Amino acid sequence: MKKSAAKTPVKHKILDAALSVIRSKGYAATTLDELCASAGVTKGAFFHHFKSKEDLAVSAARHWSSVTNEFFENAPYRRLSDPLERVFGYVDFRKEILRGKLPEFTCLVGTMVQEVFDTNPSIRKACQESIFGHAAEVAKDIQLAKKRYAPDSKWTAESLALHIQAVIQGAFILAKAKQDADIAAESVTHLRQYLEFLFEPSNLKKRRKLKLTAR
Amino acid sequence: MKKSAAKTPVKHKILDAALSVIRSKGYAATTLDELCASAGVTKGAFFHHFKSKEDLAVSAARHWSSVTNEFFENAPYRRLSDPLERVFGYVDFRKEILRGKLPEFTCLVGTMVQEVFDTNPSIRKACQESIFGHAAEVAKDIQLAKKRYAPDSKWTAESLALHIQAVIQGAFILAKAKQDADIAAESVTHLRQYLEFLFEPSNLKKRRKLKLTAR
DNA sequence: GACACCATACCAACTGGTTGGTATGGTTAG
DNA sequence: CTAACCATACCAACCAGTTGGTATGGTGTC
Repeated sequence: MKKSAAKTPVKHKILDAALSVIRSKGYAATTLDELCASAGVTKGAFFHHFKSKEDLAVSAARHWSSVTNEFFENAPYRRLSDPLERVFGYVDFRKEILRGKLPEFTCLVGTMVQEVFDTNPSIRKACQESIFGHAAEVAKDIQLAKKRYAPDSKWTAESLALHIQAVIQGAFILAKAKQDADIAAESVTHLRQYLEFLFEPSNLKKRRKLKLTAR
Repeated sequence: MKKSAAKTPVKHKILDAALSVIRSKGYAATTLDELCASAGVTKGAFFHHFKSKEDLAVSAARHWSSVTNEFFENAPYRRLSDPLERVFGYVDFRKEILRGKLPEFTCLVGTMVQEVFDTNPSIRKACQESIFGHAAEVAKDIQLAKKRYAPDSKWTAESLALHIQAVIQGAFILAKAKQDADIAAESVTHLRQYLEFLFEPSNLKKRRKLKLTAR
């Protein structure tokens, strides 16, 4: 019948399985046998698409980037017209998605980079590009918001965007340690408070509740 | 001449080696052979003192707690008499110690918990106790500072102390990804700014430069 | 004080299972 | 036919943990 519809390509299945397995067990503890089993694929298929475990990790990090990019691009807050509202929308959205089991909402590259930063340069670099690439996207809105609402502030949009990522990554660690997503949400709440201070130091009550103004 | 001086006990050497090796390679990727070599100890000696690799990890987490507790208890900022100054002193101190190579200043338990949170309950718990125990110490000063300077604020000392830990842990991740300690320092600077807002929203310029008032 | 006795500390070689990776052969689409 | 794709069987290196044994020092007994 149809040519390329219906069945997920094997490579894609392996990458999706990698996101899930590595996020729960870590990179080093993930065995290729288990990964292949989880993807419903044989080892021969795996090594047809990836030349090594390291190659898989690099590909998984890039796959993670494209999955998350698409996820955030299509998130509802993206429709807001005001850049500052998009910034707050982003933070609120990050808080909202802290639901379900931990490996489902924590960050692949944040997990992996802790294991490999000192031992595997190529994976480390892929993780760096993923984290900093995402931060750069957030920084765009922050930059616009800053220009409009806090043009004289000393902090840079890049630095604030990275701080936001740091809080989120750190919140994941607390959540993993306590096995509790709520502790992560609390940290994001503090982060939001900080943003409110930065953008509206004198009049922060007003901006507390932002609404989605669709379109 | 003296009886028990001079030589470090083997168990202690293994634990110290564990702090260093695990922080650079992660828990799963650390082999006992390598660990023993790094400690200058044989495998037999290792298994005399620890019943398994897991047992080592739990002991290492506790060892980490006592090492860091002592480290922060003796830090200069602890001598400040005002609790709020100790809080800022703590944050500034955390920024100051971001020096040297990454495995030398990053957190053992923050690294380990990412690998084991979903697969090894006993190590996870030991990491939790280490992180949350440290946060509880910081929370004491925050609580005192809050009572004195911001008694009507809605946030709790515990929640703020945990947020501080989240920022620091997240900053480590960014630093590892970029292989650059400065990026972590920038995040801690944002954190400090947040604390200034929380404790002195209207008059933040004044408190910018705190000095050590010895004794 | 000398000897038997024993516990703790440590060592080097070994083992059985696991792991990342390979060799080879079959199947399907163009 | 050819080349991409995938399955099965297999391997050498590696790893956590074991084994059997030695070194050292403390304690009780006579």
